[in-house]
Parts: sequence; structure tokens; C-alpha cells
Amino acid sequence: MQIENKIKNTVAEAIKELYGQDVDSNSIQLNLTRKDQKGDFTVVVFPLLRISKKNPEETGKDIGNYLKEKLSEIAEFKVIKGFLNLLLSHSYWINSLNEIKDTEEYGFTHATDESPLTMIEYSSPNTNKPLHLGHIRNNLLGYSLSRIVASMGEKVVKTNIVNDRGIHICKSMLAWQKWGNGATPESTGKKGDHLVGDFYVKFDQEYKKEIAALMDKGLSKEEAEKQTKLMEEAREMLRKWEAKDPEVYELWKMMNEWVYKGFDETYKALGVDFDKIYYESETYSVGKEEVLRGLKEGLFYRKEDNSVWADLSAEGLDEKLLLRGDGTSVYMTQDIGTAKMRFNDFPIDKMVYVVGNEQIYHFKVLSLLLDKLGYKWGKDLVHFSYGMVELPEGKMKSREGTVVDADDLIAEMVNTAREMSKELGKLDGYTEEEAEKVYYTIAMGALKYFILKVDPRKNMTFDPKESIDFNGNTGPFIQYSYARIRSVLRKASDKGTAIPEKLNDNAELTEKETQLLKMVLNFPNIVEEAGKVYSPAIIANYAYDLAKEFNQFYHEMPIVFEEDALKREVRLVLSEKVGDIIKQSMWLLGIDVPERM
RNA sequence: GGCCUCAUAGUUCAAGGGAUAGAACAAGAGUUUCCUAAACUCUAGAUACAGGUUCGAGUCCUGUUGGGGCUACCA
Repeated sequence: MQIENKIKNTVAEAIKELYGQDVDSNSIQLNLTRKDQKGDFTVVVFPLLRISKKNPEETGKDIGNYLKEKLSEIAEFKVIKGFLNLLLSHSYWINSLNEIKDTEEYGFTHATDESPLTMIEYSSPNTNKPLHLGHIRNNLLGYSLSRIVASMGEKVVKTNIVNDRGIHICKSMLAWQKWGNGATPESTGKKGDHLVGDFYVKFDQEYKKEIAALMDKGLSKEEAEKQTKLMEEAREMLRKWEAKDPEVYELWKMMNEWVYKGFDETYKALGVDFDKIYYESETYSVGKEEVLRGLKEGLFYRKEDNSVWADLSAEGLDEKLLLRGDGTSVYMTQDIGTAKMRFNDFPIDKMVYVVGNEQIYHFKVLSLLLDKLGYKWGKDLVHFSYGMVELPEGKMKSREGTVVDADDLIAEMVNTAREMSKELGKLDGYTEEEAEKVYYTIAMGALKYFILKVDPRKNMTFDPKESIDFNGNTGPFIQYSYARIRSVLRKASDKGTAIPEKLNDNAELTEKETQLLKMVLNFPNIVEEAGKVYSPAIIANYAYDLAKEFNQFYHEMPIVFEEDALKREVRLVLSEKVGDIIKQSMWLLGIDVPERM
């Protein structure tokens, strides 16, 4: 909003003029005026007292007078305590509305060839089990971030690194071999990722049984864990896989295919996608080479058991394993390889990893290692670390069967949305197919908004029973507000009430209308802020506030039925723009809005 | 043990060092001859504790208490 800079500059000018001191206009504190006070913008004068050597009231008045004289947009000002509240003129607001009225995607900036490229990694599933609630948060955050960053005018590449190899995959494979009896997704009618996940669980059950048996024979828990045959077999399988043993390799390929098909369905339901997918089975060897190069260059060292380590004690961290004694790679090795491949593939300016906060340490280490290996971008990688999703009774544990499965949750949400819609009878006249689409839109709106409205850095609680509401501070509330606006506009057009090319300057705005318009005009700032601190929650909360404000406005005054043409036109244009901004905000969150609901 | 993080109404979440700490759900009371009541209006209810910095602290600093996480040859 340009007016803000104008005010700041003029305040700085006023200080120079009145008190003879230079101040940086950026240091001027200018806020939107609190709702309960009269005014549009507020200059905080407290910090200026040191310069003015006067009390807050007088200082505020001095500056207020100066501003009013210099800026025609300012209609009135009032000083309350240390706050200088500025009230802008009706014509200023009408002009602003006229200016943005026909701006497509107001507040968005589009990338050009020169724009920096940001790569965002998110999702990063393991192929041994289906996606759960934690992944949902990750996917929604990653996808929303990609849209927010793109709307700030950066080029964005969405990427996914699939953990398709390692001991955990071998556990599923081994269990399938031993107890699967050739089960396939087709033969069982199960989604592939769920089928494979079941065998992972099966492995764990059998493993525990074996440990218990060994402990009965008098072994300690630690000894028993080390001596299980099952784990030994799994390790053997991993060695065979790395040696590309044909039988193991074929099994691995087949089971992974099942999983990918399942994941694709879930991704599609979540409405997320990727521009480029990497597989650890393809990147880990690159990582190994890099580690060996580092070893040769003396950056790392080898222990007597042949394992390779990095010493990060100079950086205040520990020693870190990079390659096991048997030459197989670990998580870190793979991430090094993946990073190298990505930077070879794309001219990346900024790399963002959307990964849970439990891995803060891992990414600190990765950053240091990449830097040591000579990648100039290593230091600057961004770990977008988000909090865990917890259940009312605590953390989700897959082994205790308390995970909330992504597919189940989505299906449940759609069911609830359907029931509720039918009860309200809002979609009468829609075909079954059209109605289903709306149910889905509402269900996903509820789920996505619920997750995204929370500050990503914080842990959040999810209660599957009460879980998600469709009333109050929810996605459907915002969607409903949008549908309502569309309905109003349809009514207007049915009545033949045209929306004018340009609003008349003489139109006056009520306080509510000004408030709404102010929020609309603030949208670009919100997008920028959200992009700067990587927080979809800022967009979500803004969208809610805007929708709430609109609903109040809607109840307070007629729009289509307003008799006074000037007033009616303002309200129609304003409503339409609010609708646009709601739609854009929701788009940034990856949420669709229905025309009717 | 060390390091990181969080603590706000009964519950789930807000609050870029600024004014009387906002919402929603749950509880209670209202609003449909009028543009969608998935809405709107009203009532009641909160900054874990103790210090400090500041004109001003939920926000910054120190300590205490209580959650969560990391500190793995799991990924």
C-alpha cells in the first residue's frame, strides 16, 4: 500500500522540519488503527518523544497538523495518549477501490526470467507405510508455501524425496516373503501402500515375539534385540539389495510400485503435486561418492571398523556417522547426494526443506557438511521445521495403532460434509455429481484450514472425535462467505443491476465498508509477510478475519436491495473484490471455494 | 546430563515491544415476512510462577515448574 510509505516519509519530514532531526522513515512505527478506535492508520509517537522533547499529546498534534496540511488524503487526526490516529478521506478510499477494482490477482507478483528460483522439498514419505496425519500437515504446508512463494514473484520448483530404500523397506519385504502368501493389492482389494504397511506392522509383531522368546531364555533386552534372526535377515536383505540381487531387487520394485500407486491417490485427494521427484535409491550412491571425496580431501575420517565420520566438534556439534562400516549409507549420506543432484538439475537460489522440527539437528549438520564439501549454498539452506500433530492422549505411535491414517481421515471428512449438506438442503437442484464435488470441496476446506491456521512452528492437537467443525473459525465458514458473495452478485446480475466501470468520487463509505476495504487493500502486505516468515497461518487468519468482517457487513446493510445507486454500486464492487481476495487467500492455502454451498 | 522448543478462557487457536489480550467451540440469552441462519447479536470466562530491562512486556533477558523434541551404525 503506497499510502503507508507516503505517511512515513511525511512523518520523517515533519520531524526534520519541526525538531530539526533526521530520522529514517523506515523507523517510523505505522500501524493499522485498532478496530475500536476511530481512524485508519496510527503513528506511534512514543519513540519520537526523545527527539521532540515534548509530551506525547503535543508531539502527536504537531505531527498531525503537519501531515494534514501536506497530505490531502488525510481528513482528520486525533491524538489519544501516545497514538496519533489518522483518518483518511472518503475520496481516498473510493479512489483506491477504483484502482484495484479490475486488477486481476491483486497482491500477487508474477515471476519473470530474472526471478530467483526456490526449490521446496516436502512430503518425503517412506515406502513402507501409508501416509498419516503428520504427512498431511507436511504436504499442506509444503504445497501452500510453494504457492505463497510463487505469489511473491519467485520461481518455484516443488520436489519430493522418496525414501524408497533402507532397512525399513526390507522389513516389509521380508514379512511379505514369509507370511504374505503372494498377496497383492488386486488379490486383497487393498490400496497398495496400506498392504505394504500391514506387512511392516507384521514384521514388528513377529520381531517382538522373537525378542520375548529370547528374553525368556534369560537374555537381556539389549542382547535379545541384537540376536533376533528376523533383524539379521532384514539386514542381509539390505546387503543383497545394495548388491542388486535380482530376486530382492524385483520384489522391491514390485512392492514400491504398489506403494506409489497408493500415494498418488492420496496426493490427488489432498490436491498436492510435485515438479520433480527424487528417489533415494538413485541419490544414495551419489552421496557415497561425495562422502568418499570428502574423505580423500581430509574433511572426514575413517574409524578402525571402516566407518566414515565427520568431526563437527569445532562447530559445537558432535561426531557424525556418514558411512557404516560395511559401506552402506545412512540418512545423511542420502541427503548429501540428493542435494548435489538437485543443484545439478536446477539453478537453485534457495533450497527449502519442509521437514518436522525433530530434525533440526539433522539439518544443522547437513548444512555444515554441504558447506565443508564446498557447496556455497550449503550454509543458507532453509529448514522449514514445523511442529508435530498430537492426539489428545499424546503422540501418535504407529506401533500402537494410534496413527490417524490420511485416507481414512479424508473419507470421514467427506462423509461428514455430505451428511451436513444434505441436512441443510442447500444443494437442491444440483446433480449428484455436482453435489459430490461440493462435499469434497467443503471437506477438504475444513481439513486444510484446520491444519494451516495454526502457526506451523508449533505443535498442534488434533482430536479425531470432535476433530473438525464446519462452523465458526473454519474453512467452510470462509467458503460459505464466498458462496454468499457469489450469490449476491448473481442476484444483482439477475436484477440487471450493472457494476459500474468506475465508482463515483462522491460516494461515501460507512465505517464498516471502510473497514472491509482497508482489509482488502492490506492483502498484498499479508502475502508478503506470509512469504517472508514462511507462514500459511498468516494467510489463513487473514482470510477468516476478512470473511467475518464481510458477514457483519452483509447483515448490517442491504447490497442488491439498496435503493441509493451510489451506495449500491460501492457495496457491489466491494463485495466482488472481497470475494476475489477470499478466493486468492484460499488458493494460497490450496483450498477451493464453491460458487454455492 | 547437555542443547532446542513450547506454556494465553473449560477446550482448540490469535495477538510484527504499543492502546481495554482477539476469535471459535462448549455454556447461557436472542435474531428468519428482507441479498444463503454453515450466518449475525448479546452474556460469562485466560497471559504457569518469581524477578529484571523498557515510557510501555503475553511478546525481550534470568531463574523456577511443567509438556514436547534432539543428543542413534532408524529413515
